Amino acid sequence: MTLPDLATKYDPSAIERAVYDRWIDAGVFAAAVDTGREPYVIVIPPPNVTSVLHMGHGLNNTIQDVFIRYRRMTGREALWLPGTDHAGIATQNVVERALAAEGLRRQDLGRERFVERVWAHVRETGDSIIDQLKALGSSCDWSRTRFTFDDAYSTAVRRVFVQLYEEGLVYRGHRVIHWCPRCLTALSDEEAEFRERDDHLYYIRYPFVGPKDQRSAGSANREGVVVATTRPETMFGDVCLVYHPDDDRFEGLRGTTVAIPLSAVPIPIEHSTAVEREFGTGMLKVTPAHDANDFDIAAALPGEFDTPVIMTDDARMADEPRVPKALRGLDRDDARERIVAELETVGLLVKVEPYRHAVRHCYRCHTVVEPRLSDQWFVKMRPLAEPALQAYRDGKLTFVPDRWGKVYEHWLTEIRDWNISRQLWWGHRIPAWYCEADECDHITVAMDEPDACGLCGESVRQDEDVLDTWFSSWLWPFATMGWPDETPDLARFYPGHTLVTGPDIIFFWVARMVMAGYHFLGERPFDTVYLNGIVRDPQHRAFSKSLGNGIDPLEVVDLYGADALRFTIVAGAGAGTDVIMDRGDMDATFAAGRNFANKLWNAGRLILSQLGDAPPPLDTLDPGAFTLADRWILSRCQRAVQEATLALERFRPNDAANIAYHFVWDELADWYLEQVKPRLYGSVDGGGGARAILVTVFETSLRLLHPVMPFITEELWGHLPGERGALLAGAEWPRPDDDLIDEAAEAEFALVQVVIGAVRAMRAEYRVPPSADVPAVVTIGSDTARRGVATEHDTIERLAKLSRLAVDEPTKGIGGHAVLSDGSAVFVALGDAIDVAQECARLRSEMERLERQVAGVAAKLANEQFVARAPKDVVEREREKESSWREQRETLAAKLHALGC
RNA sequence: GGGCGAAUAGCUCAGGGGUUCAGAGCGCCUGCCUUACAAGCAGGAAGUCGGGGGUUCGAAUCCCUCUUCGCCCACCA
Repeated sequence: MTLPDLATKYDPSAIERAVYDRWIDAGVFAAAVDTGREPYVIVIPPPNVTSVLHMGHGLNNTIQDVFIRYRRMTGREALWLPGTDHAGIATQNVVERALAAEGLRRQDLGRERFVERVWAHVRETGDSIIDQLKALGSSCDWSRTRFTFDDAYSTAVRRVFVQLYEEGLVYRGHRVIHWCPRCLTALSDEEAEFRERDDHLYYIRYPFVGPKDQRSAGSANREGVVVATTRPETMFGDVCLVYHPDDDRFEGLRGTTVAIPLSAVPIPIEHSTAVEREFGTGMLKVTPAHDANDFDIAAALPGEFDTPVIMTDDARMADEPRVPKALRGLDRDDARERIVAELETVGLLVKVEPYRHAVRHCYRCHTVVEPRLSDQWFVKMRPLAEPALQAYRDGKLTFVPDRWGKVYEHWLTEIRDWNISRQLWWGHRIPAWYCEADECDHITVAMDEPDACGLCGESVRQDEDVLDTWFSSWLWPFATMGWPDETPDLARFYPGHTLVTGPDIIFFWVARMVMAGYHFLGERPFDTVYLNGIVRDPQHRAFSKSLGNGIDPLEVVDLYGADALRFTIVAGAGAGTDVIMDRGDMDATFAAGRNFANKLWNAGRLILSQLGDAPPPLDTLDPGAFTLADRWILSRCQRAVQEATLALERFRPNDAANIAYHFVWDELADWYLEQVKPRLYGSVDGGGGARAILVTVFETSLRLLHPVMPFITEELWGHLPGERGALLAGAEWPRPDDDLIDEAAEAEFALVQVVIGAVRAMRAEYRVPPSADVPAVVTIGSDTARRGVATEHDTIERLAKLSRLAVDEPTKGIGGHAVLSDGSAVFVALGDAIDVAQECARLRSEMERLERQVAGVAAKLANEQFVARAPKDVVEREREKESSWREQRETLAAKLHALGC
């Protein structure tokens, strides 16, 4: 039998595409609605439709694929539902940048043409992310690919908006929201990220106006009161100053009037318990239109309050009477600079302190967010949050690792209403229509455009805004299955099972999907949330375009193969732990995966070359004819099956990968294959049994590795002899069975491994040429010894027998020893290849040293005072030393004896 | 301000309510192109498990504390 026609080096690029096509042609990824199998469902976190695959996708999707392939093999009707997200703000930004390169703004095109343009872009790029997922080996059911902007999906979005509106859970609110002056849209709390920033705290004097007798109180300066602020440019929007009612420093100042510096607008001083007395001067300026807290403070004041907006939507000083003429039109940063300079000039700037604080930034463009008073649509979250919270507390929803559950719980407990309207053009247009009649403020919310105002019959115009992208994403687990229609898919595949995603979108997406699932279908969308980590560079920085530290997963696929990438990712990533990859040393980063693929490939070549036509099935052979090594490898294989299965059930794909790796490499390749070679090559009997066992064990290995390394395992599977029929991707996962464990064989073989290890160590130590067969004496425990040949291949069985043989006369030779797990020692003496006299001398001097040590410690322990007074652990340690050294002395003595010194 | 996570061999990481636990991969050293694989084989060196304290017969592992990194949440402007 010759080696099959397989390259000596595994070349992934030669097979991956063909293998993937075989899966697609066979339809193994397609989930059926009409089988009796229990479903297992994962919905993909839909990547942005315009995105290019990055390593985060690689990590996330590989793990999903491992889970879905495993379940598919265990006989579940596995559905991995793929798709993409229209990603409102992100996609709009991409297209706007492209326009900018042409010197255009979206306003130049107008809404309709702009949206057309985005659609064109989406059509152009939409498939590329899908193709890239395929290159990773993702076993999605592509026939069910969805897009969050599909017509059917849009219907679901509108339906949800309308229903929530009718339930009073969607409402229109007038309040201070986060506004991105670059994207020109409102953002939700989650989209406005805190970032540390070095700023200044400006102490500004607001001079008194009015009768002089009001101008004294506490520590307030007669010239006015001093306020500390980080945002002097907002002061023209101030409506009052407030201090804490219990703050005696300002006693009596309430009701006094001060002037806003530079504009001389008079504002009153009021009380508010919201003031933190220790901060700044204890006096706070209240700018209700440009600070959410100030809005609340003002709202709590008696009477009506003004809410002057003094900035434009792109954060310039507004053309408003309150704003000094010279400042109007200035950008907020320039305005700040000018204002501070002016204040200095007029003597109202008391001092400036450096100040580091967290400022909200747009999560898309990282511009500092401007708090801004405006009208927006909100979702009332509290009622939605309750079932989602309860599900976690009742254990119906589990997080892996569990700590993220606490994060989820905390957010839901503190949840605030969700601003869902965005001032964008790309997205689901809000299905709300306003009456155009002046005196009518009726709002019609409906699935379809109404002909006229539902109240007065006048014509209507639709809300200009679109919905937050996440307002469509949160419906993903069921809108993708046809909801609100009662489709077969929905009936069969909802609720789903596992969600695999990053912890960064627990709030954005995970929690909201749970809320939507319970609210609209009365069921959780999944039972387990597996959080993968983040891919980082060796400095532990997240991969980013600007740092240029990222690794393109497709480049890795090209260089090392998808399986090598997948193995590296899976083996290197426990749940919630980050994966470190080094752009600067790709070889080192992916070596383990690449090397292992090659090892598996070559083990496959050897095995396949020996199988011939299908060997007889294992159960037709006489187990009595199995050798120790046979029984051992069968048992170890079953051990690997059990452990890998358990690991996958516990959502520990990294453990499963490593278990299979070590079984294949350390046990199957390093020991069993070496051991059976003489049988295979005919120098020893038993080749038939060996082949039957090889095929069984190898086939099982391929199954175990398939979820992690689908391409190479599928390819090798295809070369197995006999009619194995279907693809490995659709084959059965090995069944764990305790009865297949042979503990006696494992123990005995472990002994053999130790003995052989000792022989090899000595051969290396004494430079015995690999080609030389050297007579050896093996001594186990106090038993001894028999002549054997301490070389490879046929040694195992022989040594196994030796280990049970009776004493024979010691032979001259050189040796070493090893300690077995049961504590007994093994001596191995090699034959005449070495200078015995020299070795004897070395051993004797070692013996002398040991004698001295034993005598020393024995004397110490004979000292009663030491034993009585010294700390117990010290005494114990001395005792341990003594017995250890005595043991070593025994060992050495036996060795000397064996050598005949 | 609150919370979470991490610190183990040169690098990246497993382990973790007590025996078998000081491990893996990569790197390094020595010897081998042995007819599956040099992306390999055999052998080997290397860590007082971040510091300190505590509980215990016994702690990398449990408790306290400190230090250093990272992350999340948060209405002291």
